Amino acid sequence: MYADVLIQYDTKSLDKTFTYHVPDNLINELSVGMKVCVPFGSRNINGFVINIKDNNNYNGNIKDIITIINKDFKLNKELLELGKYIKNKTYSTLISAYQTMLPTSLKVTNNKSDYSLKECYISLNKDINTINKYISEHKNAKKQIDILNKLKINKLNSKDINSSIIKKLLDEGLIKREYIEFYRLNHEKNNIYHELNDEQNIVVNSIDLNSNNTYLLYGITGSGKTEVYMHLCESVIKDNKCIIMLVPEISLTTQLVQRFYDRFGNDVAIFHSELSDGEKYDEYKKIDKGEVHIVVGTRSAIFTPIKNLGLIIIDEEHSSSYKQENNPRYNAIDIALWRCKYHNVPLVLGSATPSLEAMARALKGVYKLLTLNKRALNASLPDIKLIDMHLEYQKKNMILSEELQKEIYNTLNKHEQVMLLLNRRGYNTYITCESCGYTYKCPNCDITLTYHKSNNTLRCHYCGYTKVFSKICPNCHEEAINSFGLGTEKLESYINELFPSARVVRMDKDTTSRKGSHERIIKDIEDNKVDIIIGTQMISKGLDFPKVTLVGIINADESLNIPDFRASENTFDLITQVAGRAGRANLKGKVLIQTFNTSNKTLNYVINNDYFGNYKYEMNIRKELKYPPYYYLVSIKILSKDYNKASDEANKIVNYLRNNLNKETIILGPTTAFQYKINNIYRYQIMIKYRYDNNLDKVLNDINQEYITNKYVSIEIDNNPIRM
DNA sequence: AGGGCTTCCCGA
DNA sequence: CGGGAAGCCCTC
Repeated sequence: MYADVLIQYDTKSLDKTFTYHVPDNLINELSVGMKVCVPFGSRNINGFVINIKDNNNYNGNIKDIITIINKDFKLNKELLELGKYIKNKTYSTLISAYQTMLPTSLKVTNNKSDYSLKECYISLNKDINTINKYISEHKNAKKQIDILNKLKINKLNSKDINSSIIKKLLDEGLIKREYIEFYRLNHEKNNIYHELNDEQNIVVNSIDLNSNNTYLLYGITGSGKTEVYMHLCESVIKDNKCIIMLVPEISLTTQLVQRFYDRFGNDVAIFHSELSDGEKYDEYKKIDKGEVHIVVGTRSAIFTPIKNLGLIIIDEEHSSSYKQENNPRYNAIDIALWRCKYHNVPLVLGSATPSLEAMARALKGVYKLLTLNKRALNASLPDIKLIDMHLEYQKKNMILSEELQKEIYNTLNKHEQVMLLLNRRGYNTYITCESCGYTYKCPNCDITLTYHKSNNTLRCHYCGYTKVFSKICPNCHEEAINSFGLGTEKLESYINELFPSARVVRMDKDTTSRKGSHERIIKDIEDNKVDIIIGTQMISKGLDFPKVTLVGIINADESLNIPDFRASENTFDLITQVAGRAGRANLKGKVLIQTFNTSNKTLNYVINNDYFGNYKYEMNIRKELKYPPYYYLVSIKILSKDYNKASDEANKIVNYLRNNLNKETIILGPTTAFQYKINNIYRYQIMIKYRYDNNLDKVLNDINQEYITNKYVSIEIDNNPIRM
């Protein structure tokens, strides 16, 4: 018997299988999908068994498989298939597709197979008469007797018991030790249940759980989408089927996850990057063994091997976090569509601000559109207003407008909460010399460095390059380096000055990077220990604080001016979502948006809560400029340490594309990429826009193939990129 | 990826 | 001629 093995090296030139002989001692154990150790060249490495066959067609020296690494887990048939789909869709290697599908504990390179945690229990080792005899003969040993009596009923966790007593009883041979596996994460069920309103009921009843339909649930902020999801889960579970539900970032959706625990308790597994390897191992095991019906998690949870799938839900469908930004560059929504088709089950995409792509498909009837127009608690949507910062600058209000200051003051007086959005991090965003105009830039990445007050350094947000800050300009040697721009840290200290008695909390990557810190902040807000919440876009999603009645957007232009064709769409989403944090319960909410651009169309659609107005406006632009959803995009990046080689190859590729793709297909570039130099590697970019192109797949595969052997230049293909 | 084999270049 | 660096190719 022979096995085709896909080895661990993620290199385009090794993106194929190697045939090994299966030794007699493994014949009965080995099956497709298992992780094995094999000799390769002069060393031993790991790989996955992709195929088992009786005959071998390789006429060279065939080696034996050495051993199976983990007998308890294998890639099942569905995941093996799915890997091939990812490879084809993203032009990645097959091994990298499998690797991203698996948690660290199961990755091909990992030789450790058991992450399970065990606790020591003690139980009786002698018959009841012997025990009773001992008890009657040792009446003074009260503690021993107490333990023995308890052990008659149940085994006990040894960590709760004095170790000298355990030792004594063990020495007497009366008890024995036993190690029992336990899961790191467990959750109480609180049986909290809400009835649905009419609108929610209609939505739930419109979803055909026996179909392969894709539904787009467009529900305004606060309309109770989560409750709809939970009711759907209940119906699916009644059928003894299972659910995968994706959320954009688990730390942004702590409250949602909590609601699932409250309702479903240990029937839920969670899966996201903040879990430790051991926790992930446990959760994966629960899923793989069929011990849970629901998986709630981030992007990578779409790959969990849930049995008997009945439904996939993707919340905040428009979120860019569903697209992986490194190889393989897959989109979790594509994976969900694939898996739903595989199992013949429905997919529900939910959002308060559906992506143009999803809404366009819904309006064309490819997806089925479902709508929630009312806020669930009958709360009204907040009043939204634009504030012209030109006028404020003349009054020297550089950060907060007069009106926003006044409103913050009023809100604090009413003992309600304020949320301020500033989509930047760091103390000052950029630092410049007031004498000569010099700005610090990263020597590797050519981007402006950000000042971090906490350790007085300048840092590159791309490669992590760090440099100690100095006020003396390295260019003109004047002591004139000064801050520009505004970050969350600076806003925080400004607010502290202005409202000294207010309790302020900052929520951004820096204050929430530690495990559990996010949950603590949320708890403090819920417990009314906070008056003002300052945050980046991480405060925009999913949070539900009834006492937040004022939301301020400090600088809306920041987000509008990001050089990306989706900047307006993203701004609409972001501001609508943050605005949706205000007045979710019985208190009326108010939203103030500070901008230098009061006539901006997108902002005006935001203040009128006009999703479809913005949709039509934005769609016209996309049509005009041939962007998605009218055209598909592919980006090809050409990378080289040698600037000229990158440029030459980029031009060659463009010529090849022009000669081999449809005439209607548009090829843009080559240009230097937006970040043209990262870690001393130059990056060129080519953009392909197409509607239908039968040749595209073959052409891209050919180009991919061509650069396998080129050691000066490598390429990266991104199918449907979301950031350029 | 990484080891081994070939080739190429230069010097005491 | 020889040794070290650089290039090339193979791994079941």
